[in-house]
Amino acid sequence: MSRFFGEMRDELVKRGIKPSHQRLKVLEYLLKNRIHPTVDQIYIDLHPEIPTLSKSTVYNTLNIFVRDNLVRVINIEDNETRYDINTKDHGHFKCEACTRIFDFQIDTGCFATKDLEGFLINDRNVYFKG
Amino acid sequence: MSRFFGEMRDELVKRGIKPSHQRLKVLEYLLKNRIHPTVDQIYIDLHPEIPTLSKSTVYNTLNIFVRDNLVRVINIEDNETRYDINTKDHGHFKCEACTRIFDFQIDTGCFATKDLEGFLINDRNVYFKG
DNA sequence: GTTCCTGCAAAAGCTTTGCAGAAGA
DNA sequence: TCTTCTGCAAAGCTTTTGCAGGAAC
Repeated sequence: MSRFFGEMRDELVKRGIKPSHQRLKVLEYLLKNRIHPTVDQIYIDLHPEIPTLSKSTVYNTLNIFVRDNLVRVINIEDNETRYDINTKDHGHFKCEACTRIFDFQIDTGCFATKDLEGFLINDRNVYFKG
Repeated sequence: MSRFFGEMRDELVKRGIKPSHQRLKVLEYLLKNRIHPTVDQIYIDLHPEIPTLSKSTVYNTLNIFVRDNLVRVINIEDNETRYDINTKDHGHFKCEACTRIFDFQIDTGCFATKDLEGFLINDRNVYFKG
């Protein structure tokens, strides 16, 4: 077992998530493929390697990761939920020509948020299309 | 027919949309209820007034409005597509306590978009939760 | 041995599609 | 009359749920 897998295992254990083989594989996939994949993409790509894998498990795993703040959900288009393991504040840009999604740096603190005084903001999302 | 309906009718005709009764009612609903409704909410609220209305028609109508830039889609949560008739640049804040969605002013030009040089940005979306 | 996880199948929700009849120009 | 729209029903997708078997500790 590589050092990489050891670190991922620790990361899961730290959050109280049992480091099963499937979960480690999904986590590895997210870390190595920064493409904001859908459940389907993950399933299709991991299936050859883990033939018994089922989509329920992918859904299950991602929901656990989201609940424990390991990954974020991106809802740019309806009917496609994407997942992103970069939990730092950043924006997403969807290129409508190539359909890929790029990350870009933003400073979400620069908003004039006077309208929101008195609210606690837990989650900031920014995306552009073009 | 009130002046209000006349203006809405003109607005649709201007965009090449036939001003049917159902479409005018959906448009009126969106203009008078700035609550970023889902298809279901619109259907439930209009159904008493138009008993024969079907959800397909609501979907149909909204898809036409979106295509012709009369309304925007808001995807804050998965599994709920919301519609907003305010096409000016603004942000959305979802209060997770009361589930309502508020508008707030933003200047989306203030982003450091150096990462996106060379791209034409057609659509800017910002939402916060908390 | 006990607990938790996986994977299949079925169910649930939301959205789209096909088509016949109706309405409008 | 001819075109376009509506509304019902059915289909299509994505996601969730229930449950039996299995793996891990």
